[in-house]
Amino acid sequence: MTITDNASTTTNSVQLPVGYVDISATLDGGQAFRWWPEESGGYRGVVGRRTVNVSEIDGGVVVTPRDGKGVEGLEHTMLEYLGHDQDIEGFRTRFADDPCLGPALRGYSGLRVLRQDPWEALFGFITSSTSNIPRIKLNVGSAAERLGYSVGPEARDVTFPEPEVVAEAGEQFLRDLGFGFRAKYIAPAAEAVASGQLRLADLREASYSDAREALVALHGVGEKVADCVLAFSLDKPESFIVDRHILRALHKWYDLPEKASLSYAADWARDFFGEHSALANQYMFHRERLARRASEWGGTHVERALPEDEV
DNA sequence: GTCCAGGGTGAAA
DNA sequence: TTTCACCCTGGA
Repeated sequence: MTITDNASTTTNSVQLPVGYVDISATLDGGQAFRWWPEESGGYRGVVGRRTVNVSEIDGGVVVTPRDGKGVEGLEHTMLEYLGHDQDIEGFRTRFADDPCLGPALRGYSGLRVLRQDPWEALFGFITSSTSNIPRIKLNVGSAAERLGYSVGPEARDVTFPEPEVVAEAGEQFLRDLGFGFRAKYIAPAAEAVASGQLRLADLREASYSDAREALVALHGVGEKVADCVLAFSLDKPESFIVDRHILRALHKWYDLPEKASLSYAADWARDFFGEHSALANQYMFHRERLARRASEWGGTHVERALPEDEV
């Protein structure tokens, strides 16, 4: 059932009414695991049941179907996915003079917090435990290719497999795909969602703490993974994800005790950044990553790339 | 070839 | 609160 008769030579794409979005950092920066760069530019992935290319053009974002279908509904779907309704302007204004976020905002505006499918996010971040992004993408991608169903011409153009399908496939199936010990967490999580014992959709309406509690109740979901799912899929902008890199940043920029526990740091950050926690978290993480990459190249990350500094 | 880190979690001390 | 096993892949 492939689509081959797309004879139309007219432009079949939609420009989103958003400003500049850093597609690479947003789609392929550790929030989502099923976006792949295309030779022709931009990133290719599946949102819901649509295979699309997302590209930066003229300071904006253009979405082009890769499944041979039209653009109907894509604008709404993609605006929602890219977190269009986040308070990015309020965030910018509030933290313009922040020692860490101010320079970050001027240096690379355009990061967004995605609003993903909750089940895919849960699966992805359980998979992320003591792993790395290339491997997470490998694991999540292979599970999707084996269990999802095709919505485009390429092997990766698949929907994310429903929890019922993952539950049916089972732990051993995931182990055979290279998930390692994470398989014993994912299979029961799939069961919980499939059986209705855990209603992910309802958690979008629930309070931050109630939703978090429900997620942490799952075996294999700790505070870190829960906060990832809350921030990237469950409409909880007050969620703040703490790993060791973020902990170091909080120490460096906000004088948190160097050995503060992850839990203490997360509480502190949520209190400090409030409704902008998830955005602040993303910018801080990105800044730390750039600094790390720079040092790995033997160079120094330019901490303040500001016009006035260069005068 | 070996060594090690990678956006953690759960269980035991 | 701290320590450690848990799987495995890619890079040094």
